[in-house]
Amino acid sequence: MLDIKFIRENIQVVKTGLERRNGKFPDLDDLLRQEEERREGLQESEQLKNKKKKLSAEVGKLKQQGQDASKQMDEVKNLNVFIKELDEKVEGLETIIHEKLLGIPNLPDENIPDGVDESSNRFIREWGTKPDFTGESLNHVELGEKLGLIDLKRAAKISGARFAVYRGAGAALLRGLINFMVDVQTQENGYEELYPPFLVNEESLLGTGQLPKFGEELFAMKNDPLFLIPTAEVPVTNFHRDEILEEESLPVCYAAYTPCFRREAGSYGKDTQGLIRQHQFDKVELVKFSKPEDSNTELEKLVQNAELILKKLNLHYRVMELCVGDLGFSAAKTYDLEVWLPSQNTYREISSCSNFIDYQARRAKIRCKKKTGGKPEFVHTLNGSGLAAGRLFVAILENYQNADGTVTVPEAIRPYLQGREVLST
RNA sequence: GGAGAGGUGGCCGAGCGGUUGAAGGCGCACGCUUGGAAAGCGUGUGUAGGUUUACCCCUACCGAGGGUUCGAAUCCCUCCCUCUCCGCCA
Repeated sequence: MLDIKFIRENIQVVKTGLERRNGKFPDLDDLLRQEEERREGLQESEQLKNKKKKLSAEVGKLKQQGQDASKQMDEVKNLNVFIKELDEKVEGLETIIHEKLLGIPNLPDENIPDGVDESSNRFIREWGTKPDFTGESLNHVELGEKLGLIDLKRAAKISGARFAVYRGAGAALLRGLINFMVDVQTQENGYEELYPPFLVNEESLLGTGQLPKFGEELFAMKNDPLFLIPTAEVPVTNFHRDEILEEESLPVCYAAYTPCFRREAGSYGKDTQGLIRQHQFDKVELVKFSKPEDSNTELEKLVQNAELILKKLNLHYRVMELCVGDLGFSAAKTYDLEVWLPSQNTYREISSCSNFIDYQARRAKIRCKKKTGGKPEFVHTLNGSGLAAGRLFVAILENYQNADGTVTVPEAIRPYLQGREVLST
């Protein structure tokens, strides 16, 4: 959420920033008019409250002395009518203003490219090379089903479209990948592991920005006000909601494995085949809380932390900087990691690493106390996938397939599969 | 799910309906003291909003939301959370 004070004082900056994004947002001039009205009402009400307080104290004194205080009492009663009226007006305006603020996305970082979709994303770097398949190569569904690693048909029977059953060595590989990723991030990159709840309340989803605007993407519980998490970002960022952190403790870095649940409401017909787009998938998420002045450096580190997984698995990938049109609602700047998928002859997103600056922190009230004193200020929050396990599974099958239809297990994963080197029938 | 107890500042812990934003303690910061440290002494130390160049000042906040009252941390109602016991359960 943007700071209303900031909007007031930098209206042109905000307007310019929002114009870069496509979409409809609340009218800012209206918003500022309402804010002005709110402050006027507030001041008036506070003045009356001050008067009331003084009168009530007088009543107390007079009564102690056994004197008549009915005049003061009547006066306060009278004041209360006006105060109530003003407070109701102010409260109403506050609600409207708050709701509007929740509907305004973050301002994009000044330096990210303009553009309406991914075609304007900026190439940053790439690593590794595309595998060279002389013969015909198979896609991950063909490989996975042939080798008995996944069962999509039975998953559809159990749950419906966009679900998968991993079985046998496939299940072990998925589990191994998750453990591998958590181990690398905790042991080599210094993250603390968190294992959070997979169901969260509404406040948490408001804090990270999924609600109120994107409720249709969430699976909701029928009998309880809870939602399945669409990403570990939600429980992990909200871990410190309503808290004031010590400046010396920053950056605070967490890695969390969770399954993620998404309704994929806006993606009918997209990626319907295979494991690419599922209602349930597994992901190791990296979350950072940083000092404001360090967040851009921390974003670069975060991307590298995620890249390390792909390097260790020797998978070809590229790093893209998202243009404004491709940028998420709460993010100011985002890098995507895209892994090479031979079957689609293209790169597919396997990680998205974002700096939200103070946008989520303001919503979720996550601050830090400055060592030099002064008011606590909002921290910057960042997160990124490190990585999405399902898509990583896909990338391994397709990039590590052999001419005979078997799949070589990447060396880094072998310890997690009892030393197994090849997946075959 | 049933019964009971409780939720007060970074932490512990007082608090009769009337200058209580809140005693006391711990912690922390600064100063004095010391060769240095500890101890001791002194001072300071919540958050948000409004106003202000700044200081000041004002308003709100004692789990959340309502109510009673001239006046509520203190009384009443609803909800949330924690703990104990019982039930159920992996």
